[in-house]
Amino acid sequence: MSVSIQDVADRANVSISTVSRVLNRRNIVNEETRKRVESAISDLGYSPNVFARGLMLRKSHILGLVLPDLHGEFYSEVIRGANLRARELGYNLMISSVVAKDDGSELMAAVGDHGLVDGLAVMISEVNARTRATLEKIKIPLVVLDGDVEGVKHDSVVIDQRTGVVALLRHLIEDCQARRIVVVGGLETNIDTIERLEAYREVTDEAGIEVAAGDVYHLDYEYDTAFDLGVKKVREWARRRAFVFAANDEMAAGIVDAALAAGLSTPDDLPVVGFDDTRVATMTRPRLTTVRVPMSSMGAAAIDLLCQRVENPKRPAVKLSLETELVVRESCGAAAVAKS
Amino acid sequence: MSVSIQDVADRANVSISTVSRVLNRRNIVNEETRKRVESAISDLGYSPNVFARGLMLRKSHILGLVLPDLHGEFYSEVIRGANLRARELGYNLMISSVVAKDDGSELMAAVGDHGLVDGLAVMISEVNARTRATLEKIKIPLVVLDGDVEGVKHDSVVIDQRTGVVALLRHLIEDCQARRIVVVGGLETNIDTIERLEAYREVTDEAGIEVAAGDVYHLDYEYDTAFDLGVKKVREWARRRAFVFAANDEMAAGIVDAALAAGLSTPDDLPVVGFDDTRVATMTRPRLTTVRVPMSSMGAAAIDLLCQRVENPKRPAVKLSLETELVVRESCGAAAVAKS
DNA sequence: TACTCTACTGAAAGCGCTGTCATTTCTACT
DNA sequence: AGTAGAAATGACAGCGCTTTCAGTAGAGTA
Repeated sequence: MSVSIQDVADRANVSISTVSRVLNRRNIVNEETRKRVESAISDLGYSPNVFARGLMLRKSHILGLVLPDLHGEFYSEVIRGANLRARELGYNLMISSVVAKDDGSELMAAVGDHGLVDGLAVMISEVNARTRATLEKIKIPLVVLDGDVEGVKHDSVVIDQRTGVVALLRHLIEDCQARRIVVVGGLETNIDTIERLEAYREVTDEAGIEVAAGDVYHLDYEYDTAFDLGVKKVREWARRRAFVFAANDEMAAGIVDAALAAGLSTPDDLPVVGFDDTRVATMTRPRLTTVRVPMSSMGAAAIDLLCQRVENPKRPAVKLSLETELVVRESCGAAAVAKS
Repeated sequence: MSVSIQDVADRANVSISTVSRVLNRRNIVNEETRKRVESAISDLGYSPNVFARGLMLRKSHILGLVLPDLHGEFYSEVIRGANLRARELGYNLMISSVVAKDDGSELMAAVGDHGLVDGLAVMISEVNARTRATLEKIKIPLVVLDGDVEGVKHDSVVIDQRTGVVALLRHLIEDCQARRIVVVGGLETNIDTIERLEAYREVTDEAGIEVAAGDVYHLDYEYDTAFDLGVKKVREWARRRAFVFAANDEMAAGIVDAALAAGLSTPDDLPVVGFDDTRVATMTRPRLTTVRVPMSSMGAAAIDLLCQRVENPKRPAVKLSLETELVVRESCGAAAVAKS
């Protein structure tokens, strides 16, 4: 601890101003002096105190990332992408996830308020009045992942789910002759869910596919829950020759396994497709047809936007949309040409 | 931004000292004055500047967590546990993972050096001279996860792998009549791998089980690699009536699938067991017999120890060992009484 | 009345750094 | 020689906070 700029200055026989100049590579410092200072720095193992620096510069080089949860590969990949990019750009990453009952307001306030982080990336699965109010108060650069908060200035990173969902469903209908598609979706209030259901309605309408009242289920993205639902429903679904469109790969895997447990096979008796293209999708047998979501790119993009805005606060708000891609494997019963 | 303690003081008609006293609940401040200050604070939406505070107190209430990688459920669960506990204790978590070629030294130095974090938890899969040198230089509280660095003072959180491995292998030998056990392990230099192999040798010796020269493989914990190895080897293994002991569930899943692809079935033709008890273990068919590792507890425990040491630096070094537990499912061919 | 306590509050000194402005030294030109 | 300008460096004022020390006022005591 506690080797300060003064110590360096003393050892190099210069004033602290000069040391500071060497540190910040600004103004011109005489070649020889600079060398002297630099060797004093490395001799002493000096590194500038972040607090003092932050106090002056109002910059911490820390970025915050707030996620709704940390469970599952999805978030883990977002974090991975964010971490990588942050380090490339010379920033540190502070990660928090919403805990228990809190809807994130408390957390975002805690992280965003006291000036610790230079910018905040938040992923919100559900925008309510409280979260909006909290976000409105945040005065630092803000990037919203996978959502939009009206009335609050922020950049956003969204994934173009619509295209993915449409491609997926069209594939089921056109290439696999699906005439009925059951949806095992996320929570009703979830932004993703809403968006995907819209696309679903659109495609089914367009194709003249009947959607029965009970054809849309709202679960929690967990394998187990989907498995339990599957145990009760797979026979009925199979009887009605339905396809299952699950909102993530884990739930799809749950359905596949439930079918298997019921003596049915995928895709012959019950075709199933997933979403996200996590590793789960290639670990089930048959492997899942799914939609690839660029998870780590989301994290990286969020960090990118954040840095850009930190360095140029004036820039107009940006909305970055990331492509999704249909990945055809065996679980949907199509002649699978695809590899990977 | 920028409502400072002075603004609060002005509004409450007191000096900044008094505001500070109210903030820190120390000394006695007159009841009435305190109320005035408090309402000024909330009127202004004031919250103290972390940098100024950190500069004085030498405390940031930020804890660092350095992981060797972020891929996979293992790390994601560690993070989850750490995040939860950190928030409970009022600390923020800064997470970084080693990137690309770096062995972590660079990162640990970056995080640990400049006094930003109050304490550092690191998970190192491989201790080399460079990492040791880096850790020696770190002057803040240090917790090492799943390893030990001689010569450096630190607390540690380890998992008692030995017990788990022994229980697992004994189960294979005694209850499943294994006479040959092939190991699909992690990298040779990896601490975990070494520890587990020791236990493996011990148990096989004790049971008089023959270990052929080529029976131990060193892979990278990935499903794909294990699958590829499996494709080449499963027939041979099955012919020799071998059991496969994989170092994590993902590789176990890879082997199971490779067997399936070769027309063999688990456990009948090739029993396979995993390690960690991640969700993968319950997603394969058959579900994996494995050893449960308390992943999120590791994260939580690391944070606990860190906080304790931050608050009491004198405390002698502590080594916390977390239990592992054998989880018997169907992949090993035992009469599975177990649930979940 | 004079003095001592107690209870509270304010003034001011930094914490380690950056950035402005002043100062010094040196070179170039009249 | 005298002066202007450029180049290099130093002195110093904060950034927003905590904390020590020094008041001040009122109550209690002799």
